[in-house]
Amino acid sequence: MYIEIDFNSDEAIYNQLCDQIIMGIAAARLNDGDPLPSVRQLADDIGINMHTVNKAYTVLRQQGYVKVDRRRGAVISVEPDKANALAELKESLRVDIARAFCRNITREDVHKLVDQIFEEYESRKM
Amino acid sequence: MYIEIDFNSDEAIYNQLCDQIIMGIAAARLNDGDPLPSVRQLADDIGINMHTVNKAYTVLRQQGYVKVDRRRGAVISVEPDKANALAELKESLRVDIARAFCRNITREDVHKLVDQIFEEYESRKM
DNA sequence: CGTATTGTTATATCTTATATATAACAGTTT
DNA sequence: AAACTGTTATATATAAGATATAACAATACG
Repeated sequence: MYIEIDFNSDEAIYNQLCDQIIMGIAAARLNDGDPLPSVRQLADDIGINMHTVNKAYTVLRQQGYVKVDRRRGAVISVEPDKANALAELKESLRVDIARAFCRNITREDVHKLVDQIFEEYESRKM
Repeated sequence: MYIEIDFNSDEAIYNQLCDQIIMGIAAARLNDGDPLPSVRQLADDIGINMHTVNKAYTVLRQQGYVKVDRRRGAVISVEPDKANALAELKESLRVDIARAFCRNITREDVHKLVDQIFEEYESRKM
């Protein structure tokens, strides 16, 4: 688990953790069935509190990225919920693209960025 | 000024305000040189505190969407900072697309969304 | 069986962020 | 002169985030 936390960020630690794990799944560094470190171990590795990791795992479970097996601990398990995910993505893109649009970033610029990021995830070189 | 605030959202009110004003600029409902309502007036209209509006205006100024003229108050004034905006957009897209990618949303799906949103802003029908 | 580890829950505490409330100030505008 | 502008200062209340300690039931392992 390569996790990088920016302690000076305005993003909550547990949120950064969620993001990194989700990007890890997208980049196929984490695959369905893979176990996550125990909350205590990951907390120790990063140097944060156990409950902060636990909160991240809880959110990931609620959002359908992780299931908890009593025997194996937290395990990657992505629930495909494409319709809902599309709606959420659109809401997020509305704001991001508004900011970009104000700065004269073009539709083609955004398409290029999207392609770049998809290639990063598809080539699994994160 | 048509501002909609969701008081049950986990997004801070001042942040929702910033987002809505930025989307208003993108949709050309607000144009360079247009004055924003006074902090007291907008606060009254929405039913929130003056300082919450003031914080939003301060953030918008720091991010280069607004300038303050002693004579005219807060005025829309977008600083084009394309390079920086591109970098920020990419960081934001990385997380959004990771979530989408996990849910089997394709590159083409994202391109369609991007086009839809650009058309919304370009047609100025927000 | 006994020990260690798992996720989970429960308190408690501390810091920071958010929002509100009053008040005041200097500079415009009318 | 009166009304308005953004801004600043101070104070307060609530919520969010992070940490600390402790305990519990279930599982894994020797």
